[in-house]
Amino acid sequence: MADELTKRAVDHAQWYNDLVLKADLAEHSDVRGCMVIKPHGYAIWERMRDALDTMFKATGHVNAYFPLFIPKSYLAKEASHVEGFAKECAVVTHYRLKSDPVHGVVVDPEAKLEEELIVRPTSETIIWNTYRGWIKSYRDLPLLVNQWANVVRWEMRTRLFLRTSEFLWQEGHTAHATREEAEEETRRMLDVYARFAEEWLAMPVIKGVKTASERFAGAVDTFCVEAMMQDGKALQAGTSHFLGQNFAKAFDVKFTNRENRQEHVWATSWGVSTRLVGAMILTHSDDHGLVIPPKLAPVQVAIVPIARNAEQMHAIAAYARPMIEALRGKGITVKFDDDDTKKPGWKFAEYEFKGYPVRIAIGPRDMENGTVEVARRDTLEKESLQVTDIADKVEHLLEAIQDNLYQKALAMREHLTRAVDSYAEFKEAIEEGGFLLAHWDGTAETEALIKQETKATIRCIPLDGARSTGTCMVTGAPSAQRVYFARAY
RNA sequence: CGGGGUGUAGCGCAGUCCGGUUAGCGUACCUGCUUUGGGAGCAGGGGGUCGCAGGUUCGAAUCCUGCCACCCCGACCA
Repeated sequence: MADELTKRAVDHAQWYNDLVLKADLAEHSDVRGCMVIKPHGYAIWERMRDALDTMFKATGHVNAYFPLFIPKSYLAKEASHVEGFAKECAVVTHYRLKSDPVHGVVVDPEAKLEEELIVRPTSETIIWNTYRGWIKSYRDLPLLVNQWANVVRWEMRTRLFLRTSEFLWQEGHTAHATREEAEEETRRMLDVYARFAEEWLAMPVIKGVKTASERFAGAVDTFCVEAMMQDGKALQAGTSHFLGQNFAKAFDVKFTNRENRQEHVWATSWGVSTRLVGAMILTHSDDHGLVIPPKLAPVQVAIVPIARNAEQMHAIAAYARPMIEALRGKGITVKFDDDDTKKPGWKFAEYEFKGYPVRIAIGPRDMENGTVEVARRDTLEKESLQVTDIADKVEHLLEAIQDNLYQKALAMREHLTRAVDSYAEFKEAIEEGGFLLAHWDGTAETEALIKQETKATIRCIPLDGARSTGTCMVTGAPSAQRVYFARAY
């Protein structure tokens, strides 16, 4: 049984890896644990980035940029923070090379840095060190800043998009005058992430709070959005941290309040990364390849002409032109693929693999009948439609696909979510994957025992939904509510 | 760092046990002709430090020694 599971897990990893490569999203770099994001994959990330950026600005945030390098002493200032990241930091120790008769080029030992620099694994420390100079009065608050950046975490085992040594993300870092205001901000940004996941990624998420053992290093509370992938494993899709006054105290960031008293400021931080591209892949893909929700598709409609010669290609281009203009007039992105070095059948397969939401084929037969053939990626259905009002129909079709993908993902998650009451039942059910709702006594010991015995972790303590009390499935101690367990990426 | 495995054309592999013509297959790439409504067919062509360094031998992808890299399992992964 265990062997089978391992094998299946490996096969699924292989399937995912092949999909990312074949859909032309990314590839492994020669640099250890790093990823090259290819144009198609990057275009999807850009769509995510633009949508998120708009949502951040609508909630009053502005963008800024902070250094890549963090002096080691900064990282050390918040005790639990450095402890959490110490094991996965890339460290810069020298600033110069020199030529060497034997080895070609070597690090110049004369050029050793007095203090090592850490390549940021996250930017709390360098940002709070900077905030000390920015915040003096209650009038400087709240400070609502976001940064789009790359970070480096030296992971032992990497997977394209899901866990790589370097990744792209955004990190919001806010400062507030009161605890209440900071807590409110933490929850506000969690809601932004949940809304983004559902409206753009077409991926339902569970909003919740992490247990102490899964909490961000340096946070008072870590909130998260958790999603369920098709293979039954959970994926943390975004986090929003209430940092209390931990970083303000570590970096001595104080402000003078209205009563002329000095106080430490209250902080939050929140982030999502290119991991969301992985979430999209694992949520919607099928046996025919990638499926991209229309709102995230770099190109929403691919048009494939079927022509025997250049003359026919020109005729089809002329036939398609009014339709293309009408589609673009509605803000729909269109690619007319007149590449004559690829055959129509090859293009059909290619666009399907790459996840284009809608494909339109036009051949001589269509020109005679005044039609086009419209195919949707989510259901693979094809139909012949009159060319005259095609733009309206495609517009509605894209909305229908976006909605259908969400409904399918929601149904999949519901199917993979169930409540269990006994630990024996839990151990059996966890082998099938999915979310298990179970009672837990709230102790780290029980949590660790379950993790060790089943590889399942508490994904979150949910914020929404009905609560009912019960008793812990392991120890029988009282429990205030069920929590979400799963094996996770 | 421990256990297992793999390095041969851009990619995927055979050949290695048992040394022996000019190192091969699939795919991709290039050329020509025929094709084009779901990944075309035929013919021809280009592309190799066989991971690296030593050694044994008349002769090494193949045997021996050392090294390097990568993959899988474990440890690690807010």
